[in-house]
Amino acid sequence: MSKTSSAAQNFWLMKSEPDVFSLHDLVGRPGQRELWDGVRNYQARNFMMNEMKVGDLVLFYHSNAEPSGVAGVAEIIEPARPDPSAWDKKSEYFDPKSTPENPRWYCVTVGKPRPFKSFISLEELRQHAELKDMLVLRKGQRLSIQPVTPAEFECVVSLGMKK
DNA sequence: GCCAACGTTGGC
DNA sequence: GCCAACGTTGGC
Repeated sequence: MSKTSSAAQNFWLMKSEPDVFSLHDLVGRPGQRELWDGVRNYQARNFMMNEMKVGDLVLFYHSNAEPSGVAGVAEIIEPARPDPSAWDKKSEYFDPKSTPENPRWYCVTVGKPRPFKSFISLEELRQHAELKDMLVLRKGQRLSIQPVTPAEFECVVSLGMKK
């Protein structure tokens, strides 16, 4: 398959608690890559399974943080595969309803971390009219993987690349 | 630590 | 298939 046959690139926002796994942690991982395991929400899983493609770009969002906000960009470097943590009894993500024969949960691999020059806090995101429809700014929006429009993505990246 | 908003579970 | 109870998320 040639690359040009694939559908257009998509843009995403993925949440992580920096106390658990930060963008800086991704920078420090061997190969600067990590399996995005532990997602236990069907909507987020479906985005990974059905819509994420290798080469899609991600706003790496720090949630439950001081402050919360976008730390930088990363990239989907491997497509979704069954989440092995679901059948690991020692994992906090263990789910007895998921088995290797019949996996319930999937995870992509994220890599190529590119931290912003300046961290873009939630408060700053709210100050830009072009970003007012971003799901992450919506009250009660808890989805850990969210689609982002190309315009929103570009806007946040240009903010982050400024000093 | 509080708590509003949301997703999931399970009894019926 | 409804919906109350429960657990979780995540900003504050």
